[in-house]
Amino acid sequence: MATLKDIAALLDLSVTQVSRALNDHSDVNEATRQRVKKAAKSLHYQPNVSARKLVSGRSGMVGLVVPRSVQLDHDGLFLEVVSGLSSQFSGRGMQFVLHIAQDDEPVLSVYQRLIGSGALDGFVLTEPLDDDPRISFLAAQGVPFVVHGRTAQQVAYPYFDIDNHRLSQHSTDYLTARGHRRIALINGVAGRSYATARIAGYHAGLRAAGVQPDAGLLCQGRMDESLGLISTVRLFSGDGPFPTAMLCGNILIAKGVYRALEALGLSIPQDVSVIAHDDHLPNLRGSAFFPALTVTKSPIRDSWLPMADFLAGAIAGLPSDQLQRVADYEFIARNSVADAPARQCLPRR
Amino acid sequence: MATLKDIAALLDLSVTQVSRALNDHSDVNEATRQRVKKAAKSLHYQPNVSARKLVSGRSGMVGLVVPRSVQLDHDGLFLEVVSGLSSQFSGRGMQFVLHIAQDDEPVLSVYQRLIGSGALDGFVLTEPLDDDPRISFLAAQGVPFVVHGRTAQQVAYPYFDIDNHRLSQHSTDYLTARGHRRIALINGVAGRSYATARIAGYHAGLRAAGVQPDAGLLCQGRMDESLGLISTVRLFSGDGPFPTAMLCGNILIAKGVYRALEALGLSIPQDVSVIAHDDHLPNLRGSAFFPALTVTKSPIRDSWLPMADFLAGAIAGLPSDQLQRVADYEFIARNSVADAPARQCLPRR
DNA sequence: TGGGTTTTCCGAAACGCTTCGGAAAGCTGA
DNA sequence: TCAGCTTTCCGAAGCGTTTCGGAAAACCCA
Repeated sequence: MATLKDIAALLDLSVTQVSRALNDHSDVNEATRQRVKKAAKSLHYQPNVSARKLVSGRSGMVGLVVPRSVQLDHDGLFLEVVSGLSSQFSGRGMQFVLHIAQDDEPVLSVYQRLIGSGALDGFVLTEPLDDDPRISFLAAQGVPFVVHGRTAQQVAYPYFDIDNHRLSQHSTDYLTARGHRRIALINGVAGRSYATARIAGYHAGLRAAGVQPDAGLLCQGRMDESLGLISTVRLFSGDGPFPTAMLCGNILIAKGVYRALEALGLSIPQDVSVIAHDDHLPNLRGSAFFPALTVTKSPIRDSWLPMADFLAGAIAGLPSDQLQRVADYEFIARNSVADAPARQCLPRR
Repeated sequence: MATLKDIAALLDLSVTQVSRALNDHSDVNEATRQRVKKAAKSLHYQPNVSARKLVSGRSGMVGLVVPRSVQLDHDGLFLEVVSGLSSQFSGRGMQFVLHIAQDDEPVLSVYQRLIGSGALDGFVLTEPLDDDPRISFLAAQGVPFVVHGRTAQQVAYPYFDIDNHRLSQHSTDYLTARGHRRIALINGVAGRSYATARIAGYHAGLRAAGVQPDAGLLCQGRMDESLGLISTVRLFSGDGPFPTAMLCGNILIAKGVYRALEALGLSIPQDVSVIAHDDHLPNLRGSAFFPALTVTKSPIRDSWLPMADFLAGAIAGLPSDQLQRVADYEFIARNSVADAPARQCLPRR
């Protein structure tokens, strides 16, 4: 591989000038800069990241650490995350790298190791917990990172999030305004900050309508089709009273709910109204449901650009408060919601 | 982060000796070595990979490059690959890293870039094509790599593979010995070397039994459940003659085949015999089928250890011919195969 | 006693890059 | 003409590591 020295020798310049020319410093003649860049191209010059890292402290690599144990990818979400981030970072001349952590090593010490060896400049964190030890740890270490989501923790850090509280309350309000009182929430995994925020919004919405939240109407778990399926069956077993509306954490859950309701002989929206949150993943569209699904939509794909910006900013030393955004969502009313039925609908047995 | 210099200063030694002590060189006193190692531990010393890379030419990082476009993971296979490799490499003190390549950049230039910048020491290649340009390219560049599978290309390179030809012929023989003459093969994506090898084995098996291969009995595509489903339906449409046995590229395909045959009112094994190849993925077991599935089994999980060994060996400069293995498989006869039916079985319409 | 060997250590150079602190050359205006 | 400025360049140091080529000290056997 060609080095700066090779270019310098070829052009009879100093290594210094070549470096400065390539990095667009001010004190190099425009003609010289052109000559250097041309020579660099013709020699297929690529800066050696290790050498650069050694002196500048930056390797240009950032990473995502996921424990081996987590069940990735049933809905293509994980792939969306990885490829979206990868794309954004490579557009900034950075390398995005995925690290699978072994289950026998505590995840914090993985971060420790990755930082200590100087391999990575920063991290992307996804699916934060309510009080996430990774956030405390990395913040305490002064390591740059960006979170997809946010927590109530005291430390300031860069994040990108959607307003889970508000959108959850919005959907709840929409239902209570149509007379619904028994509204189920099929939520994500308990303890994730987004799940907690959605519960809070849902409760706020209920109370605003004078409804006392019922813990029996709250279902939690991995947000996949089977959660929707199983939760629905459970909610409609026993003697009732049964829910008249269901709030789903994502489209996949809604899919399970639709299937279960059909199997139970209940119709949407006459018997039961359904709303979901829509991350707008490619092959999961609420509009393709029958009846078409009412959603709060906010494309997860829109996260990766700001996420990459924020992490790059954090690495560059920008203060965290300039690296935070709560994105908007869109409420899309379709056909899966109707007024609450006048009388209790019973599932077929 | 502590450096060698810090340890040297603390112990009143030279940086040289500290380095040699830590790397277990011969010419350092045992007592000194212990002192150094203890000091290193107490200072949380971690060698700086960039500095090491700069002088040694090794970064200790290897990677897998996958184009963003490929449809990963419906059966957990991709995750198995990544986590298996990750585990093996980290056990060797190496970093395994996943790089998602953007679709707008030719994959070879991604390798080029990754090598040129000196970030990665070597690569893992999966799913090779019959004549894979990546193999030619990397071999020509002298970059270390290991292939999961192998091709008929002239260049020598490290690989780990199973004997796809032989196992495919084995299954075919097993069926012809039971009187089957019309045997369908539901194979992987055309052009992949494993798929080609299996076709060859299947043809060899047929010819050994005096059967002329029929292109109409060969189905190709992504090895998922829907391929099995769709292929079966297609094979049993029209006027026949219909196959009496089906060879499936993996368990997922077999699942689709089972579903389709049931829907068509055909019973296994009375009407149609089924054999599959079994990669032994955790939640896809042939024994859980009804009737239990006859398979050629070779756990894909057994690949990662030799793969990592071979790549490490290639980086260390071992000759390729010592870094090649073709693993064994096991033929497990269960209940999904019977003698060919005396007369044609018709699908229900 | 002395030459040779072994053991244990160290200084210096090198990897490729960035950056600090000049410095040469040309220009300005008084 | 000269002080002062701008433009354009360069040498050298340094990032943290490994390794080459000694070298001091201790030990060996004749």
